[in-house]
Amino acid sequence: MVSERSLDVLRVIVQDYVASREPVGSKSIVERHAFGVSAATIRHDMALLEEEELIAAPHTSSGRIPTDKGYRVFVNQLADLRPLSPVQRQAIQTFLGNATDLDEVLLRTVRLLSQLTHQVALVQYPTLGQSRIRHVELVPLSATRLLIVLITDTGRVEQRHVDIKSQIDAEFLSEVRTKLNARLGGLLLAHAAESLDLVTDDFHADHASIITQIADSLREQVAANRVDKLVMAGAANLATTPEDFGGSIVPVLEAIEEQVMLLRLFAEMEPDQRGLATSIGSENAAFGLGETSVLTSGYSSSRGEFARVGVLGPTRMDYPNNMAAVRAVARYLSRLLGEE
Amino acid sequence: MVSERSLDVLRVIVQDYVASREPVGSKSIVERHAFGVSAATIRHDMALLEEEELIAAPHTSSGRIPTDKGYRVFVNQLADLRPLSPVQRQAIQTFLGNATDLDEVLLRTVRLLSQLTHQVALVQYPTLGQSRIRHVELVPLSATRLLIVLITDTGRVEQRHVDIKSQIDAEFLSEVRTKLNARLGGLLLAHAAESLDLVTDDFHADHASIITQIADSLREQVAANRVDKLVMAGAANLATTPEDFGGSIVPVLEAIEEQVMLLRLFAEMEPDQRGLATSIGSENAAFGLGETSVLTSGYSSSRGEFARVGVLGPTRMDYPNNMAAVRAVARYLSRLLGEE
DNA sequence: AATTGGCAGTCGTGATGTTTGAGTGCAAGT
DNA sequence: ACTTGCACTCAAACATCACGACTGCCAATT
Repeated sequence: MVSERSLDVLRVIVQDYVASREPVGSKSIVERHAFGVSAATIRHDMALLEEEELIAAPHTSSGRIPTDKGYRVFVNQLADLRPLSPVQRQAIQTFLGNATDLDEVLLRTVRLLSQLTHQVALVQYPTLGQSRIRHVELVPLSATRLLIVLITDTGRVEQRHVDIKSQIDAEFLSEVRTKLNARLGGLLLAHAAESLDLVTDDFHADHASIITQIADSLREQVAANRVDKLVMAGAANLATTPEDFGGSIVPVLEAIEEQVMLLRLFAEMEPDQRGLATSIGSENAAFGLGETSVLTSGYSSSRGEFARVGVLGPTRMDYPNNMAAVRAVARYLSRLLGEE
Repeated sequence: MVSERSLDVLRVIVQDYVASREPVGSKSIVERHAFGVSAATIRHDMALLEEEELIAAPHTSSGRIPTDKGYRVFVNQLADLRPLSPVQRQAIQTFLGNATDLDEVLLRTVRLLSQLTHQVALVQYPTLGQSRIRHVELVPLSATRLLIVLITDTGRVEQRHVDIKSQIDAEFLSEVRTKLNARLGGLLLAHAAESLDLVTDDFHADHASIITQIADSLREQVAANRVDKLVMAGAANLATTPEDFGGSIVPVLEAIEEQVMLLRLFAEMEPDQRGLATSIGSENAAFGLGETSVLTSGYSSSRGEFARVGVLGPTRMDYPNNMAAVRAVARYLSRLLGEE
């Protein structure tokens, strides 16, 4: 069991190490913080913390640095997040105001968050579960090539090309468009698949092949809406401290670019009582992100669409500040999208 | 004036330096290449090259490395690009086949190109100059918020939110949609602005404010289509050789993320007789990319849409290989988009 | 029982000096 | 025009050493 003071010692070790990137020794602790005890006592507490594997010494006779487990305890202990400075709040307001569409809102969000935290910022596009189909548009691109555009009432636009085996007749296409919209308009995406089955019946059997091709493509688009998408900004921040990533940021950059890994990680992260989910260092090892931490918070729009926004950076990061920033941005984002 | 052999010496210096990342000396040149002369003779030629500022010595008594000017001469001299290996050609085919829409084609293109070259790959979305308006869709997002979607017959989809000052009536909206499409359908983007002026006349003066808001937004969307967009892949490749960027890849990552700089650079690059445009090292200094080189080639779709595809990497890169890859990918891309 | 001061011991860091070898430039020889 | 021989330079690699920041432990103190 670790004493109360030992946890305080852990806290200052994390703080000082994050600030200085140098192993912190007992002497510098008593110098910089008013513990009211001598260095030897701190050393005793440090021995306890080392026993618990919350801190470790890079080599004999050096200061200590927090282990991943130590960071975890530190983060969990972190009860009250200091709110953002007025300047920062102001920045959120001015930065995210008057954006022209969802794409732009999310783009500005990540840029802002990466500036606030000096880390890589990530935001996930909201899922479309509760959206309804607003309009389906068919655009012939060539004699045998068709563009299918799906517009939802939440303002999402999905598009897809499809190669049609036979020639496409403009008039016929117009008929298909009309009937498709009659069938699908107003439907929840979740229910669209069933109605698509009926569409084939509306047409003469001659055209069955074309219709099923179009219907299949639409089915895929509806399904693809569940596949999430990420926007990202601030990759340059990784390169400012490559030492924090075991010397090479290559795997991290690769993981970010791949996106699939990150989406899986997002899906697995469980928010705590503050609505923030944290994943620290080796907890991400399965994703090739062994020396990085990820902080996320959920946000939601008025439709109950739900998605995540967060930051990714070295395990050695300023957790209190970054957690506060992620939470503030997530809240503002919810409000902004909720209004619409 | 530099002799014929001197240029050969320059060529092997570039080759060996790119391969080994070490200054190359006269001795290693005669060892590795069959020049049929002694090291001292090579030294003499190297002295000439140094006079011309094509190569430089990092310090007294060390081998030489090419200057930016040296790379430039090397690249210009490079007459015939060795075609890609069959394996690489095959990779292009299988990688770019059956993509579902423009977004995906371009995404796959950059991924492929970054794999072929081990550099950052970039591709610019085609401009829409010759496209015609296919359909305009208006989607109410809330009582006062509207989504405007613009679809062109080349398959591009542009969207934008707009806040309407007054309440929006569904029926009225439907009327606007119909009239807008009647006015704009089939029009070249370039001519859309004029016709938009006439749209206001179609409606009762009561609605003038709403109509002008919608018209203004559409005008912006048409104009925004000229603003280009970039897709990128392979940023991790930068991090594999940070030494090549004066120690820090931060400015490069920032420039890539910013995109505006790159688009300006793209715009200024002049293709040579091979259809390839090259910008080497200090030639990019104005863009904050002093130690990087950019290779691009134009590509075009059937509509005469034109854009660029290319790679960006350290000045010390494998020019012959990368130039061949960029050219091959650009050609394939033109063919792929031309077919559609 | 908790805390403290003292002290020996460990080990990374940085300063200093030395050697080694790759590479140059030049001048005289072929 | 090219080559050989030679003196010279300089970065990199290595070894040595003194320094100082720590720790761990123990006996003394409160």
